[in-house]
Amino acid sequence: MSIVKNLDTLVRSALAELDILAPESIVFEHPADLSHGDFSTNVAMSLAKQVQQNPKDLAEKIQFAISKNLSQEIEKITVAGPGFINFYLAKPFFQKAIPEILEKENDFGKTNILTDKKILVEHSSLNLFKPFTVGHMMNNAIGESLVRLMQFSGANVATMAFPSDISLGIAKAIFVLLEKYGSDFIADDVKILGNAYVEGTQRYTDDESIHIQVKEIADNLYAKKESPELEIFEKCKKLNIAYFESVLQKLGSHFDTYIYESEAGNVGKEIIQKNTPGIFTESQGAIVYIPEESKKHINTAVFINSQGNPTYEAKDIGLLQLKFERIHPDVSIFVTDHEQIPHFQIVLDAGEKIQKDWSEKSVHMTHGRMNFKGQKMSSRLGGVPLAEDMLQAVSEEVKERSTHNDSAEVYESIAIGAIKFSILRAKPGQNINFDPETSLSFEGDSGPYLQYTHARICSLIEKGAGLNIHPNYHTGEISDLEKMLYRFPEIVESAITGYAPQHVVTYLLEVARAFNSFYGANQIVDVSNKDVSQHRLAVARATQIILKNGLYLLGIKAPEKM
RNA sequence: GCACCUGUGGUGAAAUGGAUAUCACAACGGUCUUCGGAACCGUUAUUCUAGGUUCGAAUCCUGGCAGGUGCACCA
Repeated sequence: MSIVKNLDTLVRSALAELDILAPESIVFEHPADLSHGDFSTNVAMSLAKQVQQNPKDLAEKIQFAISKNLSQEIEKITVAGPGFINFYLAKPFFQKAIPEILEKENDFGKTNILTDKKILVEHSSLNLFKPFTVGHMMNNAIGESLVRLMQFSGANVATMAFPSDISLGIAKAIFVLLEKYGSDFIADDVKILGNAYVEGTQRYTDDESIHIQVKEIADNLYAKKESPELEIFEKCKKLNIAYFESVLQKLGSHFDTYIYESEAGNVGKEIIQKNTPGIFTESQGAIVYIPEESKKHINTAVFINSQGNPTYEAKDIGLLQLKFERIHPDVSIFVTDHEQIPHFQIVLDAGEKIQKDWSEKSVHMTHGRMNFKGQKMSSRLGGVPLAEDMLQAVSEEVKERSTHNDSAEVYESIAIGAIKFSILRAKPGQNINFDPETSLSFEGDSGPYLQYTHARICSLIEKGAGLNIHPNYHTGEISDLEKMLYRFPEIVESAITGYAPQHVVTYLLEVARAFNSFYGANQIVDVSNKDVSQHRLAVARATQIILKNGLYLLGIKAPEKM
């Protein structure tokens, strides 16, 4: 039986003994400070009014009633503050905890709260022809962490990206490429595509005479009609996907499937036409969705424009159809920047009328923007920096900082760790102020701090092994560090149910700090005291496992040396 | 104008309605003959504002102030 259930039973029987009707659920939580015990409950305070007693007196009565049938896992119970009942766990409880961590190793922290559920996570959706920027990195960091959290939930997880491969903007770029290179264009450099996009946008604004040609290109691309532009388009798409995948591999992501906007657009267009009139309405040559009057916060939007092409809204309707038809998710999570909240309110409101469960099964996660503050890196990176440029700049900082020579790969994993950490430490949806000289530090609250602690433990274990001292848990005083370690699975669970990677970040920092204090206060590997060394190495090893698993959930590598 | 989101030390952030609001950076002061100093220990300093709900509010409700974002053929 889990410890919380155990406590719950104890409190319920105490309440029964006092003739008090127990509430449906009794809340147990960890006090902020370990000196207040390992668990506490507010049950006395919440019942005080109902039974017309002073909360503190009531707490004491409950405490007295519980004390009669304590299990050996509980050392003592106290009443504190305005009426909290605090539980202090005993050695037998903790003595089970560390060996369990050591045994489960990479599986420690996995739960079964979502077993048998199918969960789809869509993230990192980029626009072909536009480069992979730091904005995409934010999206990716959050998305990838959600993927991994969901994998720890026991769910069957599918990953998907929705690349934007078709739009008027892309037609403009193709126009430029076609004009410059003709149909024997060889796509071998993504920068050429990015430049063509920028140039095309400019040309289109400056020169109205090309509008007709661009529209024709767009029509042919939408219709997938054999043509020189389609040929170029396919080449570019292939190149971009390869580039996209190489960047994502570096960041630790993989996608099971892609659904392209061109595909979703056609599907969406059909659905909308089928429901017009009805859910959708014709207006000024376009097809629009007008929400009910009571839904003031939802705007009217065009789904099919007057040229007959599906807009972003229609594409997302098509995407919903394809997602649910192909993958059958119980929960469909998608990650975008927060500016798109109103857009998805419209899409889901309309979508709900097409198929009811689309809306109720969808979860929209958002991220903010990355603002740059520091002088040094801002000037080096310019406006909206490319992910690769930022990665390179941060890797250089890491290298400068390093006291010994590591491989470029290690530098990069530290740089990625630092960047991902600063994204995931905050609640998703907020803008992030990114000052490479402070927020992206390598000290204190940082990815490298966690990685460093992990590497330090690895080298301790190695040192022990050299002296033939191996982790082996003995009984001993229970350190504050140990009192934190067993909580990892609860943290993972709260991160899963709350879609909250930041809970993992906060917890890992606490663990790393607790370990480093432990390290500072104790000689861990000590040849003159083998038993104690074995015991401390066991605790260290358990800490290392938790750091590693936790960093995995954040999509951050845990190097053994750095 | 309408709608949505956000206001936490000097700075950047955390906190299922709970105890003395947590952490880091910066500043100041220490540890150190390093089991890896990207470390450890300490000091200073915080919930925009006015009400309300509650045993109990950074959190929930109402008003105000400040900032951000979105509002029909871009994605």
